[in-house]
Amino acid sequence: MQAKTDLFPPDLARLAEAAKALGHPARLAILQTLAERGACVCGEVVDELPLAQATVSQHLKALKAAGLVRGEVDGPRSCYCVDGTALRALADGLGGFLAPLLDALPPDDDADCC
Amino acid sequence: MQAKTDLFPPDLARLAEAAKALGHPARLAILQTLAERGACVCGEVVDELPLAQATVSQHLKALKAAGLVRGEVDGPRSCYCVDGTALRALADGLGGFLAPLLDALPPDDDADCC
DNA sequence: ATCGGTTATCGCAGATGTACGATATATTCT
DNA sequence: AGAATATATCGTACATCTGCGATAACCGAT
Repeated sequence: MQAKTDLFPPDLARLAEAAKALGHPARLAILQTLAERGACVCGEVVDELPLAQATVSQHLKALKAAGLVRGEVDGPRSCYCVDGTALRALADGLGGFLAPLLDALPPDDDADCC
Repeated sequence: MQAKTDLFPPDLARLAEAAKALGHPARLAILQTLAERGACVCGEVVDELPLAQATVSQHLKALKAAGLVRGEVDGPRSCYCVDGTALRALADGLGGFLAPLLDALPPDDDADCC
């Protein structure tokens, strides 16, 4: 199927894209690891995860494609780090999406809907 | 492939699951529609989206499986509404995940990482 | 130039997601 | 009962994701 993502408002499409990047525990773990280590570590990420090197590389590629992570070639090894700006933008985007929804909801009850 | 989601901390797995539910523009649009209409509308969601009825029903099912939406059968039509508690929990979960990452980052610069 | 270590990419396989038409189901109305 | 409407599910087709081994590409050191 062709991705019908262009039939939706571009902001929704973008947000969905970013959410999809968070949609796998390995990628969440990668982000945590990169952030914990202060800056960018390379293949140590592989050691942190219960996945093969090839698989981790793919997840890193996905995060890079989503813009959440930047990678630089540093000699024989590669160097990844969280893109703070992008991560902040993502947090803002999610907040900007979710907050109005929560506001629009009945303030107190969560019991019945109909 | 078996989903290796059980090789990761359960909180990461749960958050990834929720993020995946937001990982499609149609589902974001559905959430918006349901929230806008105050409470629960049924097949009006189908009219709002550029998708076939069967496809919308599937997305609704996915949102229901993720716990973000509740559905009740109301006579000949079905009635969906956003689960405010679950949505708040999701917002908190995302915030709780992203905030520490942002804190751990170098506060100002977003230039280089290595 | 070659070796050794690190990372990216390829190719494959199985699973899951996306979308739709067709069909089943359920409920109201006549 | 039967028709009409609304929704869910089934079956299908294709796309994408996930994971891994194997291999290529790259770079520093010997």
